[in-house]
Amino acid sequence: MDDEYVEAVLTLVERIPPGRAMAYGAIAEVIGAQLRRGGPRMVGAVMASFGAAVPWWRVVTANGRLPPGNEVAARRHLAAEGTPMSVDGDRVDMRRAAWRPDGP
DNA sequence: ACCTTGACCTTGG
DNA sequence: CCCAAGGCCAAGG
Repeated sequence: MDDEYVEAVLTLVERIPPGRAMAYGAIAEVIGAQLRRGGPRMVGAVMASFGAAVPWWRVVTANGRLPPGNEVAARRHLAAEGTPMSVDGDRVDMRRAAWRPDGP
């Protein structure tokens, strides 16, 4: 993917408010609507290489599972922000934490 | 052009 | 909870 796509993804991730989260697929829908390309996997690819520069822990899978490799740090950040978690604390409760660029 | 590989998603066993 | 299948998009060999 080119810089424009990477930029679009990172910009959107930066807009996610503390205590909220977005799934790879949800991000892909927003970006795809404006750039006409990409998909969940592309968003994952961007986060894998450039995610360190943004609040990456607010990006999770559709079912609320934390990004592979950094679950530990992610749980710490999420807890600090008071993000709605599942009972076991291993997943984000997307029913309550899901955020969209338009609605709060 | 063909095949493989991913921080994916949904459905179904 | 784990696994497989199909669908998905792009990069790299």
